Formats: sequence, structure tokens, C-alpha cells
Amino acid sequence: MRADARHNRERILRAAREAYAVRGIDVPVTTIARRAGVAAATLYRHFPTRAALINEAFAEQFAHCVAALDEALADPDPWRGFCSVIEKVCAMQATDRGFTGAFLTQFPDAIDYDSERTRAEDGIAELVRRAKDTGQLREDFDPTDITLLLLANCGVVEGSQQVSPAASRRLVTYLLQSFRAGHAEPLAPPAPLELHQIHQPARRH
Amino acid sequence: MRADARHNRERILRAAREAYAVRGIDVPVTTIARRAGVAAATLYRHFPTRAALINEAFAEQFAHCVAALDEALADPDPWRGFCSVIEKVCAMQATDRGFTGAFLTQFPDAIDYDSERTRAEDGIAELVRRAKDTGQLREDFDPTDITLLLLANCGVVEGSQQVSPAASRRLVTYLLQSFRAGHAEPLAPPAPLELHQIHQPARRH
DNA sequence: CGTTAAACGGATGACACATTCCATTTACGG
DNA sequence: CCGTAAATGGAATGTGTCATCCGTTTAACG
Repeated sequence: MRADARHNRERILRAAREAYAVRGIDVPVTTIARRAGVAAATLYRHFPTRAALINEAFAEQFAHCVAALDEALADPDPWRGFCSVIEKVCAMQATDRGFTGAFLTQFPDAIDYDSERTRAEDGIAELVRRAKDTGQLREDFDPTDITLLLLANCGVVEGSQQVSPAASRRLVTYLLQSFRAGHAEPLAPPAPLELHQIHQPARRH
Repeated sequence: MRADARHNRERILRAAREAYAVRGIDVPVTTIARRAGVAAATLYRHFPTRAALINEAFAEQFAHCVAALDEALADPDPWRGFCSVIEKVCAMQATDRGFTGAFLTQFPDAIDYDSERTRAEDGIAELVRRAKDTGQLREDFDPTDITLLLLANCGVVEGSQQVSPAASRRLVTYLLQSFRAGHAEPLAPPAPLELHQIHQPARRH
């Protein structure tokens, strides 16, 4: 592979990550090409399709999420692990408008996402169980409340633009305090809110 | 005005409200016309522009919000008023995907929204102050946390589709429990999150 | 019944975007 | 240095979606 080609490939990926982070997943490929300082055709030489570009651009971040969960599971204090993974993932959402907010909702069928997802769901279920066992997480907490929180965070991130990180942190703090066991009337049973049924991009007509 | 014209006008408004409620503010006027059983041109005879239709369609709901706030202010128990107005508005968001989620964020300059908004903000500030005075609302609560909650609710509503109302209620319950005074470490000062700086529809290059 | 507002269906035109064609440039092995 | 294949850029191409309007037909109402 020629040196300039490899170089451009990197530039494109960097530009894509930046653009997606700031403006969300909807930025046109044309824009990304321009920001990368190359022509659209060049971008297409490296990534045959829009989706391919997106997949590559987010692969790294996705790995970070998985890692965060693994670390949480490795933490001897399940509550601390629980908080930490939530805080990390939400911070990622807040920092990168494209990630989760758009990726998980608009590309549920991208990549080999499915196998990763069930693994993630199992890990979360395990973490929740342990945190309840130590009495730190309220008994009426439901694993789908994580989805609830992610969606809520998503809304805050989309809406607050400039101050996303701070706003997101504040929301997460409020919610984690509410998740903490001990001080609150119990909740009604939750709505079934599975990750895979989130926001199928509104079908037209 | 001819009888059938008035009749169609009503049909159009009803169709618009339904469509916006279910699918959000983005439904094409063409679709609304079809659902109303009229041709697009007919719709344009009644509402000269897309925005005009939207304004009329949501006027009623907007009034409901204002009313909810007035009721809350009239309640002798400020905390109950506080909860009730939040619950009502969030339920409205959950029931009607178009309202707030799209209206407040995509049409910040529609109608005479500004005067209403400041009045609403003043009312909320007053309510918050009273609820703190009675010691029921935590001291480090900030009026902009209402915005935070609305955005969070917005995210949940957008994401959870079929089960929006239940999911929204659950989120609100969690957050209200967290807002309640007494049991939590204080929060860091909030990010400035004013209603009017929300989600200026992403400007295209 | 005639008049005329109202409604209809099918344009029209604008826009945004993914993707591709082909002439030109450029890296780099010899 | 030079030749060549790889890489690139600029301008198309094609598609889809919409808001909005035109000329004709329908039917309400006096």
C-alpha cells in the first residue's frame, strides 16, 4: 500500500471520528471527505460504502465500552463497578455525539453487534445481581433501567450541545443516587425496555 | 365559511395532531393530507405553510402546559405541585412524540413563544423556591435541572416508542426521588442549561 | 340551477446526498 | 531520473424526499 494512501486513510478516519463526535452520525460523507482534505471519490476508494466507514470509525470506541464493563466486573466492590461503567459509558456518549446515541439506535444491525450485545447484557445482569446482593443497589432496580438511563442520557446529550459533558454528569449523579438502596418508596414494575427494540428508525409511509 | 371547508379544516388538524403525536414533528405535510383524506393542495388552502399548521396543531397542548404550571402554583403543598407539573408535562411528552421533543427544540422561534417562556420560567423558579423553603426539595436543586429532566425524558420518549409512557413514568419517578431533600451527597454546581439554548437544529455547513 | 368557493391530482422545482466516471497527478521501484 | 500503476480530484449521475402551486373538476349554497 502506498504511503500517501495509508496517510489519507488515517486522515479520513480521524475526520470521520471528529465529525461524528461533534455533529452526530448524520454528517454526509462529502463533508467528512472535505474535512479530511480529500475528494469524495478518494474516501470511496478506502471505504466502499458509508456504513463501512462508520463501522471502522467506531470500532475503537465500542471496544472501550466492552473494556469498561470488564473492568467493572473485575472490581471487588460491585457498586463501585456499577457506577463506574455507567459513568464511563455516559461520558463517552456525552463526549461523542455520534456514539451510542446514533450508533446503537441507527445501526442495530451493523457489524457483529449481536454477539457483543448479548455478552454485554449478560455482564450487566451479573453486575446488577452482585450489587443487589451487597445491598447497595435498590431491590426494585431492573437491568432495563440501564437502557432507560442510556436513553435519558442520550436525550440530554443531544439537547445540550455545548455543555453535554457537565449536563450528562449531573443527570447520572442524580440517577445513581436514586438507584442507591435504602431511601425511597419502591417503584412499580418496569416497562420492558430491551436494547434491541430501541428506536427502529421511523419507518416512512 | 362553507360547511365542508370547516369540516375539512377540523379533519386536517386532527390528522396532524395524531400524526405528530405518533411519529414526531417530521411527518411530511403530504402524509397528513392523505391521512386527513384530503389533497395536499386543500391543506395549503387552510394553512398557508407547514409552520402555520404546526402552530395551530400544538396551540392547545401548549395551553395545557401553562395550565398545569398554574395549578401547581395554586397548590398549597409546593412539593406536590412541583411533582405534579413535572409528571404532567412529561406524560404529555410521552403521549405525544411531537410535542416538546420536537416543538420546543425545533421551533424555538415559532409563535409568541418567548413571552410564554419567560412567564413559564418565572413560575418554575417560584415553585422551586417554595419547595425548597418547605424543605422538601433538595437545596442543591437548580431550576435548570427541570430542563435536564425534560431533555432526559425526551430521550426516553424518542427511544422507547411503544412503551414511552411507562418508561417515562419510571424515569420521572427515579428523578423525583432523587430531587427529594434529605438523602444524598450534594451535587456539584450545575451546567448552565437554559431552555432557549437547546438544540439549535444542527446547522448544515 | 347557476355561481363560485373549495377540492383534487398531478405537476414543479428545490435540495441534499450517496456513489461513480474519467482525466490528471503522484509515489516510488528500478 | 523515469515510467507506470496506483491514487486522486472535480464534476457528474442518479435517487429520494419534500414543500408548494396550477388548471381542471366538483359540489355547496342561495
